Formats: sequence, structure tokens, C-alpha cells
Amino acid sequence: MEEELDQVEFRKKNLKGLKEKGISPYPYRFERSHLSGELKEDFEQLEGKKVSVAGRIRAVRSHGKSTFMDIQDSSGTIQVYLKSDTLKEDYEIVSLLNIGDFLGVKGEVMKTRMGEVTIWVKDLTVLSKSLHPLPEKWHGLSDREERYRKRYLDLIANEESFRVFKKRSEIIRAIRNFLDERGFIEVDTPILQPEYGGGFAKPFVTRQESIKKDLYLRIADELYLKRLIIGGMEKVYEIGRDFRNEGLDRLHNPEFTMLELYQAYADYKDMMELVESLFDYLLDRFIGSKTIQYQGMTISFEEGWRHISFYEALSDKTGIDFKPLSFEEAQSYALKLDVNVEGLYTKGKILDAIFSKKVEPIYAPTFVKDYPRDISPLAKDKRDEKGIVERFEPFLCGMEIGNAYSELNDPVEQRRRFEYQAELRKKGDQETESLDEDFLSAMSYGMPPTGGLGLGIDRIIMILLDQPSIRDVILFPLLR
RNA sequence: GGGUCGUUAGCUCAAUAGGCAGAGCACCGGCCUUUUAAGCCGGGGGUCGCAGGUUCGAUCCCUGCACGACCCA
Repeated sequence: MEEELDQVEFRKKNLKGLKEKGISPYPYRFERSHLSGELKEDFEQLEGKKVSVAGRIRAVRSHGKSTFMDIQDSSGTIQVYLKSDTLKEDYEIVSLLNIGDFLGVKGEVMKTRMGEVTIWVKDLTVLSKSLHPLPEKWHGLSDREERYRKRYLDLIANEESFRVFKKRSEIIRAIRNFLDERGFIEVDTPILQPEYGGGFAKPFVTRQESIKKDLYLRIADELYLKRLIIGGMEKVYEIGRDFRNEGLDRLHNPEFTMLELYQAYADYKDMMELVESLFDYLLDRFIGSKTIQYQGMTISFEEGWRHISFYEALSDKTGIDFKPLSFEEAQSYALKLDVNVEGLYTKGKILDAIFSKKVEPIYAPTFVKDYPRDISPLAKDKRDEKGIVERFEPFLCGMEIGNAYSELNDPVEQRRRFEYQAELRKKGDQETESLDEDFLSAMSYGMPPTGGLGLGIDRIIMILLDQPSIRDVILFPLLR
């Protein structure tokens, strides 16, 4: 691939040296008794006991006839002490080791003069030879591109990065736990879909060769999860990857993790309550406070989530009551407000654009609710107001983190909504909901009243772990 | 798409009014049996992001491109 470094040469020489001593540098397994973190935590009980530990050599401090090394495992690092008069002829191995190698040690737990918990090694096993030098120990790996492209190096060199992904896993597990406790069942629905639906977004297109059919990578799980509601699963959820063929920035990665859940006999108000309790739960577990710090800002949940209607939010920021206005009137106001309306064919789309530019970002925990009907083809009409649907989006820390409805369950009305979307598409609207006959057919068998919710998991993790970019919470983000 | 900044050793970073490219870590050799960013002595390692241009001479100036970061649309 690339020209060989002299360092690689030397490491290969050391590898050969090990083989000449009859040592296999890539053995099959190693029995370890403890993680490094446990030795430090339980030092009192373990002092003087024999333990075995395995990990990667991160630092070497050699004094000739004795050597200290720091060994890194998933729980942290532990110092090991290698002495020539303890190890006898095995001590020769030490000079053939490099930073980056994996080493297994057996020995006695002790503390050095300086108070460092240390394993006094009686027996060592080379577990893997590293041929390429690692990033530097002190500054770590800071080049952003390198951290994203070679995430394994980022994880080795930057403890914080390792912590973020460990926490990510804990947060997702907690979310599952929260839903499981409430009687939701977790399901898997198709990622490869013959029709894409459940949102306005450009899909990725792919092809199944044996059936000669174009398929889409899902942009949302929605229509399949609703089929399960129809099928009698009264509380379902899915945590999975969605794909949107859009640009990349701080808040967007083309593949991202979404939670969607549907609950029969519930409406969007129930979904608001659910979001509130989920955040209470997560805050309690991962922050331990009703106040969080995000990128230097203090965001308080003390007073609960603010509720504001979409139209109210717009008029608060622009002084204009858009509700009674026609499409043309909304369009001319948009131009006055310096909002680009090109390719927007409905009043709702125009208002949405104005909202993005004039109302966002919203930092305090806020439910923006009651959206225009034409941008919400899967949501039920608001029970006491025309042209508006029961839908809300939770906003937090300057991000839109989800979307929820009282789900439309009238198949005749749903068909009309789809047909309206098809008309818009004919006019040239690039982002419309596609007509899904199979879904309509499912709904025509009868669908209970249902509340539905989608939450962007990556963004929630960004917020809880105070990370500035979605790339910092996705292990392998898409790069150009 | 536009603007600003960046890309130099494996890593983190210097430097040059355009004239042999530097440090720390890492690596190699030597000394060193409780160090911890170990220490001391010596050494090797570079297509200065890529491609053109200007110049006696370009890592440095100019143009284009790639990739990245931030801001704007």
C-alpha cells in the first residue's frame, strides 16, 4: 500500500527475533483473571494476590535490567513491572516488544514506592505483535479526519472517544429498557423497501438482481410499524438505521439511527408525555440533574417542556399571522423575509422554510405542535381546527430531535392525502410522500387510533454526551 | 454552491522576507533493577497534500484540484 517505514522494518525484525526464540507472536487465547480497572478498585483485597491481565502496551519505561510498561485494556491502563531476576531468560523478550504490542502477564499485585498499583510480572506471553507505530501517547490523535477515518486509532489514543461510544451503547440500552418496561415490543422491519415513505427525503436507490427490482433504502420505518399496529401489536418500536440521500454536516449523516414507536389507543399528547418521561429517565441515569450543559450552554428541564404551536412560533418571530394567508400571500411574505421559496409548492412547505430560518434554532426543551396539513400527510386532522394536524416536533439544544403524530387511520382520507402528494410531485415537488398501495390496503382492514413517535438517537446522544458533531457519536461517519 | 482557515517525519507541532527542512514523542544503538510524559549519550527517518506556473533556484509567491474544519446559502 505505502512505502515501508523504517519503524515497520524494525518491528518486523523484532517479530523475527521472537520467532527465533520459539515464541509464537500470534497465539490463540489468554486466560485473564481481572481487568486493569478492577485491580485499582479492589487493590486492598488483591494486594499480594496472583492475577493475570492482558492488553496493549501503551508506554515503556526501561531501566536496563528492569522495565515498567503501561498495559491498556477496555477498563483503562495498569502498570506492569518486569524484572530480569524474576523473569530470568524470558527478560530477553522485553527488548523485542514495542508500544502497540499485545501482552498477557501473570504476576503479583503490588504498589510501587510512588503508590502506583502495579503487577510484578512472573510470567509473560506475547499476544500479538504490532507492526505500525501508534499515535503519540501524550497528545493522542487530534487530526479530525484521521480520527473519523481510522476510528480504531482514535479509540486507542483518545480515552474520551472510547468513553463516548461506551456511553452511546449504554444510552441505547437504557432507551430499550425504558420501552420494554412499558410493554413495548421491539421489531425489525425492512431496510430494503419497494416504496419509500414516512417522510420527505431523497432515498438511496439500489437493485435486487435476481428479481430484477429497484429497491430503496428506507428513509423511515413508519409505514411498516403501522402495519404491525394493524396486525395487533399494540406497542411496537424499532431502533435502526435510516438512510437519507442528503448533504453531510454537523447534524446530518446519510445513515443515522432512529427510534420509532407506535402505541395503539394513544394520541400525540400521550407521545409528548412519553418524550418527557424518557428524558426524565435518561437525565436521571446519565446526567443526574435536571440541567444539562451543551457546548457551553445551560439547558434546564426544571420547568418541563415548553409547548408552542407552529403558527404561534412563527408569529412570535416574524410578527405575522400566517394562518389565514393564502399560498401566494405566504410566498410574498417569505420573499420579504429573505427566505428562498424555489421549488416549494404548498403553503406548508413555505412556512416550514420560514420556520427553519426564523424560528430555529430552539435551545430550551420545546414541543412545537399543530403543523400545517399539507406537510404532514400521515397525521390526523386536529380535532378542533381545520387545515392543521396533530403533530409535534421536539426541539432541544438547537436541534430538531424528532417528530410525532396522532396517526391518520382513516384509509379513505389517507388515500386522498397520498393523491394530493402525487399531484405535488407532478408539479415538480422533489420531496413528497409516495403512494403506497400495500399500506393503504393494510389500513383498509382497520387501524386503531394510534400515537406515533420518531426520535433521532444520534442527536440525543450528542446532547447527553455534550458532543458538537454527529460524527463524534457515529463510529464510522460517511466522509467524502 | 460561496467565504475563511488549514494540509510539513508514524503522531503532535515549529520554521523560511525565495537559498542544504527542525523539535518532542515514537523507532534503532549504548548506559541504567521502583519508573510513570523516566533519565543521559549517540543515530536513522521527509515527494513540505496533488498538478501546473513564475524564478538561476519554490515547502514558501501565483493558478487549479483534492481532502478537512468553521461560517454562510
